[in-house]
Amino acid sequence: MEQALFRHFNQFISLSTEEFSTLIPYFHIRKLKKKTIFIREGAYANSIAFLITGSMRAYHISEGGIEQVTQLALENHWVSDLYAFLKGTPTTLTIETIEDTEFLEFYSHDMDRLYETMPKIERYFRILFQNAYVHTQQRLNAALSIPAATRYSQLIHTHPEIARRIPLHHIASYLGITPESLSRIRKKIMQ
Amino acid sequence: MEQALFRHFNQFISLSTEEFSTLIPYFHIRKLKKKTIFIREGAYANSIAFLITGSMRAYHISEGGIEQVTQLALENHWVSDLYAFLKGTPTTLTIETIEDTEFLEFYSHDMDRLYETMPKIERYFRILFQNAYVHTQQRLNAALSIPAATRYSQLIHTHPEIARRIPLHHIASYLGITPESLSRIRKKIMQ
DNA sequence: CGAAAATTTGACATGACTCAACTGGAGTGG
DNA sequence: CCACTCCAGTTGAGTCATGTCAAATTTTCG
Repeated sequence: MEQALFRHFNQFISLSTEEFSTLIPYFHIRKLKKKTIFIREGAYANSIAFLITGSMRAYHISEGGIEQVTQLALENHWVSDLYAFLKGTPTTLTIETIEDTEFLEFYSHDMDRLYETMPKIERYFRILFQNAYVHTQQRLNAALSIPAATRYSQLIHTHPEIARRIPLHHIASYLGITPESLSRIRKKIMQ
Repeated sequence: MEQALFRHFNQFISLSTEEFSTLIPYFHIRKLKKKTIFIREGAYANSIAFLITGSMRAYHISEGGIEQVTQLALENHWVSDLYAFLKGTPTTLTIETIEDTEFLEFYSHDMDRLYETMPKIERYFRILFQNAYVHTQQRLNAALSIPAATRYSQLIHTHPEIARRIPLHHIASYLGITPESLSRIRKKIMQ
């Protein structure tokens, strides 16, 4: 169960199995049925989720009242409002399962305590934040300079699992286009 | 001269004048003529710039060979490849003055030394990074869901100085549209 | 002043949106 | 297990936003 998390951490920082076992009590396993809200916009009690199985999406409601998907997460990835989590402000995102999902939850109020027990972990979160920043920056550049059809092709190429498991209207929202447009893009791609 | 920097820091962390004076030697004043490259893509020796007067832009070259502006900075703001700066990787951005510019340069290799002399400053950079992340996230959301005309209106409303001093083709690039489109948007706005 | 750069304009092509309708499949209650 | 409903996805028609290319105009600057 925690194997996945252990492997994940060791991609960024080197943890011994002893260190990892002191970490484990901070992560709380949870399960949610599909289409269930994990965190609702405006919530203060922040946590982040590391997915073991299943998938989630994070979204916010734009001025027009439209759901705008900002994150799509599958297993072995975090889903969170990272900014609210680190800053302690109320969440601006709603996070919801797409499939039945099993995940490890980590609460922000445990973070400071954990920093003292294991300083390494602070470095991990800094790296996590940096990567999120770069990823967002790349998505921004793509959104501003690459047509939606190309962005879709790139997405399904780099994340084939997303194409297989995430409903198209969520992918469309993530790409910033309408479901109709995505449908036409897919039609064109299949010649 | 350094007054501006002092005020800026105190927006995020509280510094005494004594603390600030130990900080000053780390900041190196420089001047560059307009349209001069400050940092070129691929450079390793990273630094970040706090503008005293003038303006700069950061951009990278997209696949199509087109300059894509990712940052526009006026006085009292930083301009940098923050990710490369903190991670120590080569820069992916080129940074260039738009106007004659006077700025304070801070080198990445001074950062660790400064962290020891003044732990507070680490907190400052973390906040800077968080704000950059949120700002990029907001730009992404806007790029995906708001038409260019509205984004332009919002930009000149929140940053009238940019509209006054930055050439339109750079603003167009920053908004992810062509200069021709921005010209037509401006025409329409003026009824 | 004259050259180069920035901005605008025109004509046309394309990408993406909206609204409406249709199709097919998954989920639900009896 | 079936009939029904609901939702996801597709399709069509028309419109709007933005891009491309070419050229004219204005501004900047040596």
